[in-house]
Amino acid sequence: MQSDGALARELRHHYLFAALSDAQRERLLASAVGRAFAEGEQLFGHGDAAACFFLLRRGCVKLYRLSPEGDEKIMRLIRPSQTFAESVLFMEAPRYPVHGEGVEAGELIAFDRETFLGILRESFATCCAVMAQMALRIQAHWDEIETLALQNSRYRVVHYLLGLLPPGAEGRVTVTLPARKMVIAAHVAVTPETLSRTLRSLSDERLIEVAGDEVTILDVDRLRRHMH
Amino acid sequence: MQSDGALARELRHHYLFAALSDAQRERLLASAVGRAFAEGEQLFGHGDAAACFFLLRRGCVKLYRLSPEGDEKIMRLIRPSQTFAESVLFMEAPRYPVHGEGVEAGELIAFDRETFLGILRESFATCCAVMAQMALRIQAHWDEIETLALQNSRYRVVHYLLGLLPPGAEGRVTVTLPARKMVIAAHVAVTPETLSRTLRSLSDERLIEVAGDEVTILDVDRLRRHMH
DNA sequence: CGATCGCCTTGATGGTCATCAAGCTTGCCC
DNA sequence: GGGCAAGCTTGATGACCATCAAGGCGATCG
Repeated sequence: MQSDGALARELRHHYLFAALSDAQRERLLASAVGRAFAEGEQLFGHGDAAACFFLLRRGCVKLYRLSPEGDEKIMRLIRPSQTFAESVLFMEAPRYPVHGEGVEAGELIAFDRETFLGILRESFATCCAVMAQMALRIQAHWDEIETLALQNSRYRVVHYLLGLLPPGAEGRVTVTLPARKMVIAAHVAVTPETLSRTLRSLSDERLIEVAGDEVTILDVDRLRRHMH
Repeated sequence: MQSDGALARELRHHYLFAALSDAQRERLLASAVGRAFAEGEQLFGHGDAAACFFLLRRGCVKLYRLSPEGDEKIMRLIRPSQTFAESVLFMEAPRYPVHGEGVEAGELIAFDRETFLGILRESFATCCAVMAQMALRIQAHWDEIETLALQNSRYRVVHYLLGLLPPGAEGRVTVTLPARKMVIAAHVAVTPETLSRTLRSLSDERLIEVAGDEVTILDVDRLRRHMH
């Protein structure tokens, strides 16, 4: 990848790469590939051999799985400056465990797995960053498994809305849905119809107001309590 | 913890500790605590401050969460020689993300978090083992999330049964359920009634035979294909 | 041996949410 | 502007599974 000053600076402030020396960052960038992608463009398929992990710079990517019937469940929606597919770093036979596809055109960096593993060997601090990252991911998974197993669709939608809030938000707050409603629905594991109905019933109860992809939470605390 | 030759040998063959030097293993064991527990005994609660991670030597432990209504979802069933709660190693403010409770009386080792982190710093190979372990766990989570989101209860039960098989099993195989059926039900996120009915209907279709906690899969391939 | 207690099974009922099928709104292009 | 397509909404219906309730079965204990 061409040396790009802006990118190098970006990496220096990314928690995953912050602990690297300039030489290591150089080495990593030399083995990395930049790539633009379009909306709807497939980045990799579930089961494809994996030689890279990624950093999203612009746009939006969905990681998802398909049921045999073709139903889609979005596992993660990636936003700029997030990394994804790190776990292929540590697989014996690295294969992507999900499909990856652009939801909104953008640009990403593909880092070479082997190169990064070599760097990890030299940087315990970066090892720690990776492990901390994976630990966070595991936490998030448990939350999601709990939500899917124990809660109904209304709860999942409310939970999702609350998850969009900036930390510490209170009172009346407006959030923007990060993607089309169909995409959100596939993320919270309901049909678009059910999502629509749930938002309507929350509106009817004067808990939220919906205008396109802008959702206003009228009272954060009240919504938190209203989960059941 | 008292030096215990058998335990030291056990650790040497455990993938997570295999790469340690004798001195490191000594150090780790010196900071570890053995603990026996009874069926139904609480080991730690969701949200408790966490200073240890664990290796199960005998018995069975469930990691679970509770909904506000008291419904239980078992996230993992731990069996001897498995480690658990490793992810607390890397949290800033370490707290157990689930409840832990004995399902079958047994014995475990609690390793000191700080000591192990110190050892990780010295052993890149062990870092790799930990990261590989976490990557596997993440994989398993994806599978579970997919199953919960996209599949019905029948599929989940079949999937669970197939997961009990030794790798490469074919034709007619008998497996033993690793816990009471109520526990299995909480694991696959159905009620005991539904589990019972599902097993019955699988029996009626001559896909399996059930006798107490022994389940005979009459034809592994046929069961795989019959998921829908 | 009969009584009791858990666990599991079986049956009847209802709620939740997916599905199917129209309409509606919005943006886009000729 | 008219026409179309895509996404969203709304309504009617039904499948799936939880719930409630009762009965069976095995283990333990006096």
